[in-house]
Amino acid sequence: MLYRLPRNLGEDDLERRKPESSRLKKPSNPRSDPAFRDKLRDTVMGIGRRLIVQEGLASVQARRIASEAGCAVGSIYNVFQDLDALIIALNTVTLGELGSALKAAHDASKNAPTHERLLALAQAYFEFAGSNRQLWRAIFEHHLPEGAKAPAEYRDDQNSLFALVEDCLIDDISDAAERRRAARALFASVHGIVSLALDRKLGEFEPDETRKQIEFLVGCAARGLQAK
Amino acid sequence: MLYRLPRNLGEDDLERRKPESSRLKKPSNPRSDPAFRDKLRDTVMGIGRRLIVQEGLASVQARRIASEAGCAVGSIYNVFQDLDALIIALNTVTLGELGSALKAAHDASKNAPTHERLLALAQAYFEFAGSNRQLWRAIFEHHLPEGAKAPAEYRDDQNSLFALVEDCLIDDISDAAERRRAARALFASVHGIVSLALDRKLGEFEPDETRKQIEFLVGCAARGLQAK
DNA sequence: CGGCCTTTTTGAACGGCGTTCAAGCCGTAC
DNA sequence: GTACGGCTTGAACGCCGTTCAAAAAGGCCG
Repeated sequence: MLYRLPRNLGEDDLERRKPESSRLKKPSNPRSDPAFRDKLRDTVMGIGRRLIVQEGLASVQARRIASEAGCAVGSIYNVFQDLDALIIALNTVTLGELGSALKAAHDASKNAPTHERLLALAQAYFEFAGSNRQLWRAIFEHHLPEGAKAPAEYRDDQNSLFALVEDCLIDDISDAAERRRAARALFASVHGIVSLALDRKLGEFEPDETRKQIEFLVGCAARGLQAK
Repeated sequence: MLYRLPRNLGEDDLERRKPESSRLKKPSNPRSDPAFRDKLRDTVMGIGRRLIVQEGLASVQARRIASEAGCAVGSIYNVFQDLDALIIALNTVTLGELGSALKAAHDASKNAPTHERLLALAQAYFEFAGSNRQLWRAIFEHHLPEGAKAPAEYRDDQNSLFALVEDCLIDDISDAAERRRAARALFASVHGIVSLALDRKLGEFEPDETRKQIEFLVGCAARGLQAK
């Protein structure tokens, strides 16, 4: 049972503690210096990331992190509002890395036909999810408490992923709204295939089978677009 | 919540206490009668289901269920090995209901062309997920502990869902392996679209937009199959 | 140096979780 | 009546996230 009961989450706590906020009041204590804070923040995030990679999201626990970071539990709550905020920060990093991977595939196939470009993106997505399984899973395993909204950065990152697909369809779908919809549908489709494949809920994970499913889907979509 | 290896129970504790098993040893106490056990079992499952529907999977808690069922926490562990087993039992029910919904759509479109049949299935899936959000989410939110495997029934249920899609493709894809792959890919694709739409991680849930995405995907796939 | 002040760090404490298990309870059998 | 099971019970155990009063740490000033 991997999720948690809702916690309170300030809307933008990820944006706290910007350098300029500390300029308003000169810190009389160097430990209130952003550098100090950021150091612990980085340490905590590093440990959190390692925990996700090695054991999964469920192992991101306050006491665990504190003991590995050599500090008290309370200190974690000094740099992150709560564990949700830490997880969101970690997932934002992962989302960024996923974005880079997709962007690389997108750029590399710049002048190829639509079919190839879509396939390159889909394969890059699958590749990333497969070789960063736990990090990737963490993105979708983590659920915000009922009221809370994902930070803007989160949604922007997701939108920029969709935009990569959208860009591949620019020659095939002239209407912008329709293109946007198609891009999201295709992205979600590949996500669905990868998602069900990695959630070993039906038998073991078979990379080759998954790859072929992706090829089938993208092939159908590309042909379907042309035949339109 | 760790899956301790069962004391003496095999993987099918859901199947325990069938009438025939009680014939082997006549119970010396009526409370060991299947009827008694099943009554509590049903009560617990009823409460569990209501908790999922009303508040989500996270509210399926031992103390909560016990208090609503008017029994002690320990009694729950007499009819379910642990909460995971309860959740799996609940999800199995949901999976069955989903299967019925899809089968109805499948049967109703018996003689329609492939495109319509696929669309009917996809729409039925979306319809089910949308009007049973929490129950549907619970299926994918719940993760088995590392070592454990889903019960056979679970996988059989999933396979029978795929089979419905497969059946729609029988005229379009002659090779059985390829048809199987296509069915899974399409199912997963629709699942992906519905999944990302309902996980309000990117903006609010917009049923109409989702419906159009599904129409786009199925349309592409159907045309793509013909153009093959 | 010793106060003074600010901010961080600390970890015991709180409430809640899943799960266990010794002790009691309760029909039945003898 | 007594003995025998299995069922029920709920306190207890060991976790969890989170809080917050108290302690500590570092700069400042007289």
